[in-house]
Amino acid sequence: MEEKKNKEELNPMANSVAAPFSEEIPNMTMNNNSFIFPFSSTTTTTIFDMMPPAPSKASSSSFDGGFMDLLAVHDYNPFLFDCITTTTTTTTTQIDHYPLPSQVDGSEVLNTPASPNSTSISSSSNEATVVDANNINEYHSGKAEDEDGDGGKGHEQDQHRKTKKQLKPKKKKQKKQREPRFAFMTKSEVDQLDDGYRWRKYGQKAVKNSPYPRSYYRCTTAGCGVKKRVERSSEDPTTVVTTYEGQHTHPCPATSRASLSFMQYGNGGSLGSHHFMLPHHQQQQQQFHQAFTRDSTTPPLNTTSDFVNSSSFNPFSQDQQDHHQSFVPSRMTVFRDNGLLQDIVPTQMRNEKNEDE
DNA sequence: CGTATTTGACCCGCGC
DNA sequence: GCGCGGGTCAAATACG
Repeated sequence: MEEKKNKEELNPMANSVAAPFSEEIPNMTMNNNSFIFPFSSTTTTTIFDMMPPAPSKASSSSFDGGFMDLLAVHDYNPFLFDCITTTTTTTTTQIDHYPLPSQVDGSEVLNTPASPNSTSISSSSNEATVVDANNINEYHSGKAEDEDGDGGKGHEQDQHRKTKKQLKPKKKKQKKQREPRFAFMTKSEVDQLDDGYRWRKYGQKAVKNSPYPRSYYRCTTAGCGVKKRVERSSEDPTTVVTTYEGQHTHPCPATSRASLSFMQYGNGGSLGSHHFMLPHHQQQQQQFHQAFTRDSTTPPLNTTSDFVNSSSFNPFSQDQQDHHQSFVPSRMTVFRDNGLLQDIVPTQMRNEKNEDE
């Protein structure tokens, strides 16, 4: 019980900040098949293997069910790119109809230990796996994942449940069509990154080969089926892997002003893939976008704007702290009341920009 | 008292 | 078919 609070509300300030991601990453460089995003002098995000890697079953087993199972790039939802932020590192990737993590075999990507504070991701058209550069502990977990003793509520509940389930068997789901998934890694001491939406936790499972549990959240907005999973890297406890699934069917509850400002700044309404546009970086941004979407003509998903609406960018997001920790934008922009985009680019870029002016 | 979280059981897909 | 493991359910519990 007491752990309860400790668990995820450690340090509200520990969080990072999302750097505007989509195609507007300034100074992004492309190097073979990886991208490097110099968010700041201390932050480098690298994304590897934009092309589907050759399937490699053997290697995937090493990470069998490891924390970053998924990542397959498809029609990614740019919204996440927009939000990823961290003080040190963030990696993003989109996942699509993924296989169960332990069964990923279509592709996988190994993280290349480029530098201590860089992370890599890889993906493939169908499936992908993101793996941390670090080794993975042999963490043995038995079948009953949730063995963190509680033992409190035992049998009575059982009976209830059994009865209930017997009476009301679940509908036979036909192959569950998975929503597109999108994951990213964040260096953060808190598990729950505040992305502006409100989430309700509906489950937690122990993760194979990891001492850290995986938490399951669902968007609390009625009718919105977006889910997200949050887990901490077993090797690098400072890294949190967040996986989003689905698209929000509603605007972000946390913001409205911020989103408006984006809209004004951007292309006037459909944020689509044009938020945070920095004219002199357009080209690079475009490259980036293309790399991730594999089809730059794909219309942006609703979520994009939703996410932009969200508070990952929202400097006003403190009002959300009653539920989850907020990002603490340290080197990223801030939207002012007047709706102007103040500073979306990394400090580095800002300086550069200032010099221009 | 309403809402969010916890947590063991259940469901289901997959590999063997 | 069985076991494993990921994902989900939902009653109990905690919290504001």
